[in-house]
Amino acid sequence: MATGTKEQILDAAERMFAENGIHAVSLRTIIAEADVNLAAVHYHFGSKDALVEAVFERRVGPVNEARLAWLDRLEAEWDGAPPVEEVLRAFLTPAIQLAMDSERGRTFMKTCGRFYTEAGDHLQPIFDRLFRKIIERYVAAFRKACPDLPAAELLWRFHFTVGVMVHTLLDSEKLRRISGGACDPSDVEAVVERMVNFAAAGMKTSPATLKNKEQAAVEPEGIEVGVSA
Amino acid sequence: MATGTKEQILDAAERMFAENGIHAVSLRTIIAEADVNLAAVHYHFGSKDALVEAVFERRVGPVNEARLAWLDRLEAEWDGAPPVEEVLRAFLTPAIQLAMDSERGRTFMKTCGRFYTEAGDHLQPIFDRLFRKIIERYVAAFRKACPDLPAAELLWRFHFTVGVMVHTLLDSEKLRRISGGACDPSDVEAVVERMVNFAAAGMKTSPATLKNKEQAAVEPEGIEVGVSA
DNA sequence: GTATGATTAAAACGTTCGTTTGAATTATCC
DNA sequence: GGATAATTCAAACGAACGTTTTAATCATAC
Repeated sequence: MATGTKEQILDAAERMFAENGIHAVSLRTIIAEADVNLAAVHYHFGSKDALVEAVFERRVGPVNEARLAWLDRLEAEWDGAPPVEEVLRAFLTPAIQLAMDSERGRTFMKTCGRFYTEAGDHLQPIFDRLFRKIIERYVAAFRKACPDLPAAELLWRFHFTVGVMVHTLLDSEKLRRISGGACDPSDVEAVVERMVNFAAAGMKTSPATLKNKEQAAVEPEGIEVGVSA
Repeated sequence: MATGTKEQILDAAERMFAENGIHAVSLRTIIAEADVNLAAVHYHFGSKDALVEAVFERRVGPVNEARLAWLDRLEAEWDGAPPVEEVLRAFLTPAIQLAMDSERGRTFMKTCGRFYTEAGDHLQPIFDRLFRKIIERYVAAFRKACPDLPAAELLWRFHFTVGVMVHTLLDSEKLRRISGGACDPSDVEAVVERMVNFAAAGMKTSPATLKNKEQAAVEPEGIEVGVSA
């Protein structure tokens, strides 16, 4: 893979971020892994922060486009209201599938999990920009698939589903170790089906009857799905 | 809380770790927040790594003891085989409850999520030591609660449940923002019930029949994630 | 009061960080 | 083939890092 310097840096950074986290990896570690000069990072990207953004956007863009295209196809096929399992599959598969095709993809999905958990400071606006549309479209799709669910409950369950996904992307090697190899995170198709199965059941179950909390007072319409602050 | 220097350092570190991640926070930031001398950290803890461990263990210990005690009570009450909802509640509540009682607890749960996701390098053995028993006991309990589930499937679902928990602990403020305030992560009792509800449904659903994929309604088209421009 | 141990204070240690510089090298075009 | 831009290189920058050192302070015993 004798690509250009820029791609070598992106690849190396992606790999190191996945293994050690973003803040823990120095530019010198990256350029040593990429076998390029230190100044090349600033020449091609401008700063470390800009490199982090570039690593993120290079792969998240296509994944989210695939998610949207898949949802388009689903809504065309199901008259605008595909069942929750299909919506879940459309949401989860592009991310997990990226992890299947190549070692490089698998690496990035861990990096993506890092972004998701470490994106406290300056990555937040970038994150919002990249995911705003995804959230809008998929929340709407889930709402149609689960019309009886209070809006807040639906958002919570979507949030839980994201948790299932992120944790699976980030930490499934731990599961392999705990299970003594019985759970194989690399069989991505099976993993997706397990996740769809699990999350769909959680999505479809009737809301918990909270004893004396009047939580059901949330009307299904009052939720604004504005992402940016 | 005009406690001793040691606790001041632990408190400040916990707070900063939660906000910015572990690797991103320097000792000088911590001691400035704690209003103590820099050398006090090494005097009381020995190193930054040791401080990180101390922050972690101070609160994880009691949480996991509460989990085990709760499970003991459950098994005594249900003749050794409590239903899955009860097991989930026992597993989730001590962690989430810590987040309810105080701002300090809420802060730590974010820190705990940081540990869980950033614990790649040297925290791994500590993590294993602290959670080994929890995993053993709870996997056994889930197994009794879901006797028809294949062992690997059960582990996957436990893994998913942990993902729901970790993501909720780490990132629920994002949900509050997205929902425009309709989802309130500080109402911990309601959050736990939602999580129990969601995860129990996922735990109890029948395993997915991994059918041949040509039955799938929509064929996924390959996602282009090429690296070369 | 003084001696002794525990704790805090201030300063500096060497290292590594992200970044910048300016020359050397390579590619591109007329 | 020489001019010009693009890229790479080695070296250094100041700042911040974790850590160590040495002295000053505090508490508590005799």
